[in-house]
Amino acid sequence: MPKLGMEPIRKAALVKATILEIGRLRSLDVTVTQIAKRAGMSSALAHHYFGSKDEIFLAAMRHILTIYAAEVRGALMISKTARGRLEAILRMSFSARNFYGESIGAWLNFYVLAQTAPKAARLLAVYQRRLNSNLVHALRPLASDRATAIALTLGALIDGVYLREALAPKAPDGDAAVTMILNYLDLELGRTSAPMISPSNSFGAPL
Amino acid sequence: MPKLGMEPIRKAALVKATILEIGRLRSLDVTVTQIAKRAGMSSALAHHYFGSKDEIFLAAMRHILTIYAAEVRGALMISKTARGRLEAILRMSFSARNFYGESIGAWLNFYVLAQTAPKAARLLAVYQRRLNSNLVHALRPLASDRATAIALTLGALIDGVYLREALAPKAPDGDAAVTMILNYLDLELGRTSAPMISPSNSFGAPL
Amino acid sequence: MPKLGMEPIRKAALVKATILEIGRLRSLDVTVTQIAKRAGMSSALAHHYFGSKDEIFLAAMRHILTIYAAEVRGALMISKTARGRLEAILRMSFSARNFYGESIGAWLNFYVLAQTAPKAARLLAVYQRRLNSNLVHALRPLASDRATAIALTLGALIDGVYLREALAPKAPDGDAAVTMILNYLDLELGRTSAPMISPSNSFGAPL
Amino acid sequence: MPKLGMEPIRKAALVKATILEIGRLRSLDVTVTQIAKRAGMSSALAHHYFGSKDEIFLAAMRHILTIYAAEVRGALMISKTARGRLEAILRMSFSARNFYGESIGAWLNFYVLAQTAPKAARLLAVYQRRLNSNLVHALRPLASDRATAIALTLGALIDGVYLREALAPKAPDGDAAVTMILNYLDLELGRTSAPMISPSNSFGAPL
DNA sequence: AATGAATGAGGATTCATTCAT
DNA sequence: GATGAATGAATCCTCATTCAT
Repeated sequence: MPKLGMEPIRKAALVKATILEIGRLRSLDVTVTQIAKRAGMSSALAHHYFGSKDEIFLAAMRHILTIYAAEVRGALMISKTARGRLEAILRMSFSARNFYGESIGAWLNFYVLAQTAPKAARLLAVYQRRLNSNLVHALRPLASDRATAIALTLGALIDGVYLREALAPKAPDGDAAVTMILNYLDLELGRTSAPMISPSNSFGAPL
Repeated sequence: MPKLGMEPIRKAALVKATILEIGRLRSLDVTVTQIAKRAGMSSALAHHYFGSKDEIFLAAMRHILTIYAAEVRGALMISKTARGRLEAILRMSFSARNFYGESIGAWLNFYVLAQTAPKAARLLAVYQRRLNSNLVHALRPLASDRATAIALTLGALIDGVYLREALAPKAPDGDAAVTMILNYLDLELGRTSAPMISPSNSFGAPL
Repeated sequence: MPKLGMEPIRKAALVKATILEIGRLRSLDVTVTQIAKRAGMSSALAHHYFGSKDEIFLAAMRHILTIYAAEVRGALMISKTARGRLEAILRMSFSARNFYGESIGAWLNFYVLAQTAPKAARLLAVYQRRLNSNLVHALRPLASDRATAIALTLGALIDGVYLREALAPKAPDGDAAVTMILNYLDLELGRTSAPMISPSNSFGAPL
Repeated sequence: MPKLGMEPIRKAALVKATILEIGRLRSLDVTVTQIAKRAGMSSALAHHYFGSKDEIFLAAMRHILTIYAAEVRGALMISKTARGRLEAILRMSFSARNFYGESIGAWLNFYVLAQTAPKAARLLAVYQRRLNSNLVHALRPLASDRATAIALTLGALIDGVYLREALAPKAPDGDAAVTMILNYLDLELGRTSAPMISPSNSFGAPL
């Protein structure tokens, strides 16, 4: 009955299950047994493939980041104008991370993980730098001298909006998020911005 | 050593120790024993005074939020102009929460706690609403029709910048944070903003 | 403020509280703190007066047994006929132990205590022997040669009925209990017994 | 050592160990660790199989009651006469419960457990009702109108005698117990009973 | 390849008991 | 006389991890 080439299948199932469980419980307090059960195998097998719980978490985080990066890259290729590229990055930031539905809940918890696990922190840093440079590149033609500063603000804004989406009891609204951030962007670029529709039931308070 | 009136002293020590330990470990995985030891007592005594670990966490969170709210309130009283009030809120958001040094590390973890613990979520919601109304009130005279929308963006920006401060390996720089957000504010209010100095070693990537 | 002669008052309050709490919880898992609180004092004071939890339990048990014995003795003095004395013993067995209301619940638990604590066992044995001799004495004039055997059965019957009363969810019914046992007694003594009224909702199953 | 199909073996070992330990200590204050150690495994494994201490207790109680019921049922099948059936029930009540030797000590403690734990109480009630109906059925042909009343007294007598056996320091004497109860039964049924031999060292005192 | 079996280490919580005031 | 303060020792329970099959 032993099948060949099960390793990638099992690993993928575990990664997916990890994201789902963390998202569902909205906490890193997920047991290996829970993850394995959801992935349809024993916890012993999970250890067999990953060696430790930390490695499972790391793989799950890596997976989320990889997909995110891939989607941003894809969107950038299509967009031809500078502003189109910026919009693409924004849009991906609020859609790509939902590929599993619950992954929005997993994201914040990976941030927490990055606080403690150096490997996770390094992983995060790589992607953060890469995406920052994406923003700067896209901004350069539009606001050469202020590109860095605007990129910084844009990044913070994305994080902040995303954080609120992750914590709000209501269903996430990606479009509203993008509209809000584009409003800021256009302000910086000197365009007249379309009046923003403020979503109801949103907290406007600081973190 | 037993004296009278130790309860408030012990409780305060435990709250302080909780914030310090969460900040130090950058994780909610802090044991009662660790907290109690840092507070200079046995874990049994910690339970005696708080009843459960959850209550200890809650008390610590309540403490941070109370101090934060108090400082904002204080700053608002002094400021006479609308813009001064906005600036005060921003400034407090990046200074008050550091009163213990490590409290910046505890903050994000309390956010995680709020995802799971209803009591913590309620606590957070109260403060978020209160501060959002502060922002809206201050904005009303300056941009009556867009006050709500701007408050929303400001709130997200504060959260985002704070999140990055909490996660960055470098020492937090409150002034730079405030400057960045004021730049956005002045843009919205139609003023010319002073060119912002971009802090080094900052990630500009989305969450 | 220190009052004189508090010792007997405090001790009595603790004994009473112990019986009430054991009866209320229907278990020996009563904490000294619970007992002390119900007795209106600190647990430290309870220890001061009794030295240990075991001693508190013992004192409570001693108290119940003392009252029981006293009531039986009193009833025996009044009754002039042999059968009257037997009936008195029975009646006391189902009324005296209720002096506190909840004491019926404490009784079974003291039996359990007697299984473990030698002092408690000795206490119990003394009273059991004394009361057995009461039964035998009362029976001697009525059934000289079978007095011992009948006393044995009577004792077991009393215990059994009492046990069921203690465990039944319904309110204890002392009269029915006495009637049932008198029925047996009269059978042994050759009298015609009055038809017994069978209480509803009673289990007739063995222990 | 790990083999397949250990679960029933481990569970049985734990149930047996529970009865032995409760019997040995004559108290419900048995730790899971003690039980597990006597069953030859870690306390973690005990929890793995039963989930909680309560479930372990319940399983042990269920086991005793199941065996008891089975033995009574078996004995009833063999007996052809009504009186034979009654005698069988009595005899089983004083032998079946000794299958493990110490189980007699566990029995009383399960009664205490039933005072507090609803599940245990329900368990007990089921068996009590079932056995009461056994008694009534067997009595009907012999004393139709008084069957219920006699069953009640018989039940109480069984409980009482059993309780004394459980508490007495001497070795339990099942034959004497049965003889004593049969004496009552024959009295009720109008037979002449053989003179009973009174066991030495027995308390004839009420509970 | 896969898993049931098994456990050591640790964590929250409780409680009898002691002590200084 | 009285108590708040304080703790060590236990207890139940969980979980990542290992191992034999």
